[in-house]
Amino acid sequence: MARPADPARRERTLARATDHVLAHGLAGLSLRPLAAALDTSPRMLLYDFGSKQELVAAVLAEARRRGAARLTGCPPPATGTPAQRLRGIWAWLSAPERAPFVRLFFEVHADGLAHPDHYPDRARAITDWFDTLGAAFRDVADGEDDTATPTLVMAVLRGLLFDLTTTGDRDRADRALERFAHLLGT
Amino acid sequence: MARPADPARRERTLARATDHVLAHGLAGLSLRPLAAALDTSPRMLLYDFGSKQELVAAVLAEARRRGAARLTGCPPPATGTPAQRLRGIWAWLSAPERAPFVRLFFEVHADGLAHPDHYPDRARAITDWFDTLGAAFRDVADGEDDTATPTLVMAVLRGLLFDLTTTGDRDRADRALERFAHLLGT
DNA sequence: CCATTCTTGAAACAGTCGTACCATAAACCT
DNA sequence: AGGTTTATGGTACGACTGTTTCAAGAATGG
Repeated sequence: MARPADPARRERTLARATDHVLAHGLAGLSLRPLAAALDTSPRMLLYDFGSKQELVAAVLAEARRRGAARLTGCPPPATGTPAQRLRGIWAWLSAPERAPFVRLFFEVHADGLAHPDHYPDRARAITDWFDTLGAAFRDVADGEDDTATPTLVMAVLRGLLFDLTTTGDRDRADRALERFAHLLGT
Repeated sequence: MARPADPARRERTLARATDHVLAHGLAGLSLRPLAAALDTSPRMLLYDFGSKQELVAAVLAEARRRGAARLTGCPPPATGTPAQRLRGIWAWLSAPERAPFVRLFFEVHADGLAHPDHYPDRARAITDWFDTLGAAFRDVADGEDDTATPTLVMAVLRGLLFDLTTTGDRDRADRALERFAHLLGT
C-alpha cells in the first residue's frame, strides 16, 4: 500500500520530552522551545500528540511510570522494624536523584489546585499509597483497615520533602524523620 | 505647587488585587483580566506598581501580612497539653476560611522550585516558624534548641494540608493528626 | 514506475502577554 | 486664573502562545 507508520518516533520524543520536563519543570513549558531542545519542530509534536494538553498528559504518565518502575526496585522491601522501613523509604524519596520527580510532583499538585478539572483522578494518586504503606506499617497501625497511620506517614514524608526542597537543610530534615521514627517505634 | 498624590488608591487596589489572587490563584494571573476584575486598567496597575513582578511581590507581602495578622489572634495561645495545642493549630490551619491562603502557599512553593531566584528568602518562610513552634512545643522537644521537633510538627501540618487540599477527605486527615497528637503526647 | 501513505517544513492565524508612548483630564497651590 | 503635578484612557509595539493550512519530501507496496 504505502509507507508504514513509525510508532517508535513518538515514544522516542516522549522519552526526551519527559527528560526535559523533569529537568526544567512544567510551569513554563511551551512547544517551540521544547521542540528546539528536542531537535524537532512544534509541527511534529502536534502531529504525534494531537495537542499540548495530550502531550503534557503523556509526559506525566511517562514520569509516573518511571517513578513506579524505580520504586519497585530500589527501596528495601518490607523487612525490619517499622523505623528501619521508614528510614529506607525516606532515604529513597529524599535522594538527590529523585529531586526532579519530587519537584514535578509538587508542581502538578499546585497546578491541580488551580485547575481541579484537569486532573480528574488526583485524589487516587494519594490514596493509592495507602495500600502500599498500609501493608508496610501494619504492625504499628490500629487494626486492619487503619488509614490514619498511612496518612500520617505520607504526610510526614511529603511535609519533610516540602521542607527539604525549600530550605535544602538535609540534616534537619533527617533529624526530624529520625524523631518521627522514634515516636513510631515505641 | 500642584495636585497632591493619592497613596490610598494604591493600597485600595492592592487589597482588591490580593482578594483576587487569593480567590483565583497566582498561576494564570495577567494584568488585563485582573484590571477588568478590579474595575481599573492595566495602565493604572503599572502606574501604581511599576511592573507585574512588583505587583505580585506586593500582593504576596499583603497576603502574608493578612495571614500573620489573623494568626496572632485566632489560634489558641500556648496553653494546655501539647496535644491540645497541636489540635488547635490544625483546626485553625485547616479551616475552610484558610483554604485560599493554603492554596497560595503551595502555589508559591511550586513556583519557587522553578524560579529559586525569584524568592530570595523562601527558606526563611519556613525557618521563621521554628521560633513560634519551638516555643509552643518546648515541653516535648529534646532540649532548648531542638529544631527536629518543630520541623516534624510543621511537616505533619504541611503534609496533611497537602493531603486535604488534594483529596478533600477531612475525616481521614483529622484522624491522622489525632494519631500524631497521641504519639507526641506520651 | 507509481500511487499511496507517512512525515516534515515554512508560514500564517488569531490570540494574549507585559509594557511604553502620547495625550488629555482632573485637582490642587500660588 | 495659571501653571504644575497627578491620574487616566487609548493605542500600539514586539514577543510569545497553541494551532492550522498548504505544500512538498520520503519511503514503501503493488
